[in-house]
Amino acid sequence: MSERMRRPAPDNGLRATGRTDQAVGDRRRLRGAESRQAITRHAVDLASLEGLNGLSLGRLATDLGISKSGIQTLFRTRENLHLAVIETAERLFADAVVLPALDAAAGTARLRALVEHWIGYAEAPLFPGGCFWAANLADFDSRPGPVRDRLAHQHQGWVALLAEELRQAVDSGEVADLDVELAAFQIDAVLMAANTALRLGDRDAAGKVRRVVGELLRSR
Amino acid sequence: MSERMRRPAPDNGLRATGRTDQAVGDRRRLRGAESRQAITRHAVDLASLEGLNGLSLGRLATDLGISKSGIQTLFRTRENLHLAVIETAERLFADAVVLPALDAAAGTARLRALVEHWIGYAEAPLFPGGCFWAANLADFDSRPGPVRDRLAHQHQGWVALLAEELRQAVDSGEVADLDVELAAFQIDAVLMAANTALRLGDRDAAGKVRRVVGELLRSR
DNA sequence: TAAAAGTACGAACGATCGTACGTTTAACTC
DNA sequence: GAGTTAAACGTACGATCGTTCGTACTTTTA
Repeated sequence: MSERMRRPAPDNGLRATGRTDQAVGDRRRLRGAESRQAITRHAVDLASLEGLNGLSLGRLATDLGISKSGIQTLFRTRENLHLAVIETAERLFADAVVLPALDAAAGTARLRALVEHWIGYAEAPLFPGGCFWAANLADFDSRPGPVRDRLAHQHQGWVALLAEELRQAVDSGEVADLDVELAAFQIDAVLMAANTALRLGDRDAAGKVRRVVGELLRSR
Repeated sequence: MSERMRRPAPDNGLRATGRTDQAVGDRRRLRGAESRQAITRHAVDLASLEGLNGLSLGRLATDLGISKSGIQTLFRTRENLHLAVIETAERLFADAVVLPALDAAAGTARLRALVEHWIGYAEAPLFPGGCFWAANLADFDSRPGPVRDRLAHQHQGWVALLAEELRQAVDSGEVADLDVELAAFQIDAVLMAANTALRLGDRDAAGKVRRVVGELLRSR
């Protein structure tokens, strides 16, 4: 598909780690992997706007100028597509928010970097509908299944990362002792709320995030 | 419709203010108003689970044992149904969370009461899918239109209420001076995050809320 | 009493949904 | 070179979607 696609894959940067997945020697599978990536990359945008549930094979096919059954060949079922889209979103999120923050020293510096990159990610927006996770966690949190599990797993990992940096900050004495789990929960909550506020036109959402985080990291 | 409905309206308490709307003398319109209420009451449950977008006239009709076109008669369009469902959700939320908290004295007492009733509302759950607003604000925050406007308006009112009680608490010296707008934003953020956490099985979500609010209201 | 208004229904519409199936073409394996 | 595998397509399916329309019935209005 990828070579024939009338709209041959946007290539909007961020290709990042450049995963080629299995069977790198086989040019058929490689072509398939590229097609999958092009499809999921666009699907992430749609899903941040309309949610994973708002995705439809027909819409995706029309947007990309390919056939609906071509998508079906690559993902078999709708749920498989959802899981692949989540995987791509995880990679984009890691590349845009997590990886760049690893340059900063562990502790408060990295935590502030994470928050700043998150703000950029939610404001830019890399995803036109705002935070992919905020849009879809709320959709799927009441629908048991592998999609919810994957979303929950990513979210849990993100909060754990925040907690880890907080723990580092406490251990090194950068901030006074605090409940790192609770503080991580708070920061994540404020980020999610800021994403919503941004969608609704609040121009000061980023400022609110910075004030809350600043307050939490204040050595007291 | 209401008199003929095979499943004649669940009547699960909370009828509350018992609105009869317009033309109380006209028994035709009264019948319509009752049918509208029965329909929106059930739709609120569905929408807290699947989102307003997950609502379908066919599903609603089947669940309630009425005809699809009967619903169409009463709401004309799907968007009108959405707006009516939001109105019902507002009433249910007010009756379950806001009104009972008005018994408490303005300030920290009322704020704690609001939070406790909110926890009960999210845990019970009055709405099987959890917080109606959390589920739908995330869905519609990127889709301009009257539905988003109504959801945003309700949310704004809720945060303003929190801020009002905080202001009262500050003015009366119950708590040290703080940024009431920011604190209200924070509390709302934590409540929304707790709702998600509850859906994902976190047994300590309520505890986290209480600890954060307790910290904020700590006179320092 | 006749006309008008409102509720509720059944039937049908065009559209779109996810999926299944068979075919064609390219690439790899034996 | 023969056979297999994978991508991509076109077609078709059953289901459901929101909406339109005509009709029956009840209640209010004139």
